Amino acid sequence: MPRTQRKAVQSRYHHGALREALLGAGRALLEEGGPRALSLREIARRVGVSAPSAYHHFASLDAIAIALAEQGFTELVQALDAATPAATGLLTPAGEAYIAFARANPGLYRLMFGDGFLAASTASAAVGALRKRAYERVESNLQKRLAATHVPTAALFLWALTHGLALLIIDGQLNSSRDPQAMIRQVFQMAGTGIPRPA
Amino acid sequence: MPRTQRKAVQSRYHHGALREALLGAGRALLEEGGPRALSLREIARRVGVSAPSAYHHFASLDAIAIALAEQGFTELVQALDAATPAATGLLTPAGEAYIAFARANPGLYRLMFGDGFLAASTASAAVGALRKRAYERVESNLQKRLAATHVPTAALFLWALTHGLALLIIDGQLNSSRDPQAMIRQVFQMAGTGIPRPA
DNA sequence: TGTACATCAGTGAACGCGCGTTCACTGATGTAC
DNA sequence: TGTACATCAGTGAACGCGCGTTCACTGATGTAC
Repeated sequence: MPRTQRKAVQSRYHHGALREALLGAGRALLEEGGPRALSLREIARRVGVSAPSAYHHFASLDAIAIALAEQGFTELVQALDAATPAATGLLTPAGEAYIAFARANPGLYRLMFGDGFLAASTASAAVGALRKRAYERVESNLQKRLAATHVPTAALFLWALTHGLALLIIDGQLNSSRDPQAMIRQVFQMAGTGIPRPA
Repeated sequence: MPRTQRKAVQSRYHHGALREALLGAGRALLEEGGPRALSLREIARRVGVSAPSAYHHFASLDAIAIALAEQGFTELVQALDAATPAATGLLTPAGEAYIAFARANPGLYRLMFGDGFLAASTASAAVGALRKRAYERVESNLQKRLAATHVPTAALFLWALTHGLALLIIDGQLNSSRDPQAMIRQVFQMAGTGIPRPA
């Protein structure tokens, strides 16, 4: 038992999974204070490690932001894939999954779209590729259902609607007296029918 | 002439319109580097004035951000009013005016919606009221055309679509090979018709 | 018309702070023999 | 199985920086008499 104990203490010097721990702390920071609050020193502090140790895993704070954005897009794509109903071809589930992701990770979602760290959304080819992949999920879904000429407009239309709705909700700008889940569903329904014509 | 000259030099000590000058520099900064680049010292530097002088006009940097957001919402509401065609009842012109504003002032637009300076979008009652006014422009326009039950959903639908589209464009995430103006118009048209049904 | 004075809008110097990053180091790990 | 050593992942101290803000001040303005 003293042996095990000593081993546990020793193993604290070499963290073992510092990279993951740093990213985890970064995400927590992101959710608590938004992209602006992301700080290398604070991340290290939270993990209980000296600041320079981060440089064994990331070249800079920007690199951390980029890694976080990558993580975010990867998870978003997964969530979209999981929600996409090959059978029905309905779009609403994917839209709701998208918004659920944004609501669960508002700070990360903002980072992914360039809030604060422009570098994270712009400079990284990996992030660009992942964002493209997310977008293609939407397009390929539409391709099954629509004439080819309509696809590009419909994809942009859907993406803008979903992105905007996600941000408005994250920002707390939804009329809070109403059930958000119901509002979201109604909005997506209206995407299918269009704004009702005046009789 | 020497008299005038002296006077001109003297008048440089008392700036005369420092508040406006500071806001102007703030906006320039916003457009160059985004909300993150907003800095009291840099603003003062650009105006050619010492940093503490700003405190005769604003209580803090946050107060400057708030004032800028207020300015932005005021201008946005004006742009919407100007574009709203009482006659036709068409929605597209207002949507296009909204997006034109965001494209012309991307940094300011981001600030208005909480990017970077949460205080500017959240803490100020004036900003909240202005944002509400902008939203009511949309709603009142719809009220003329729609059954009352549809208005709240349609308003949120339109706002989310427009907000999302504006941000995607600002972020440069539009497929750049296409004419943006045409894309915008098509997307707004689809808001009226809905996504085409599969034959 | 001229002068005294309160008021206001600027100034320079200084504060403490937290940041990202670099440096020379040391402790732990794993591999070759 | 034990030892030498290269490699890797951590450390503390220090760097320079720019920031927001406070302070005691001074120069300019406008008003009362």
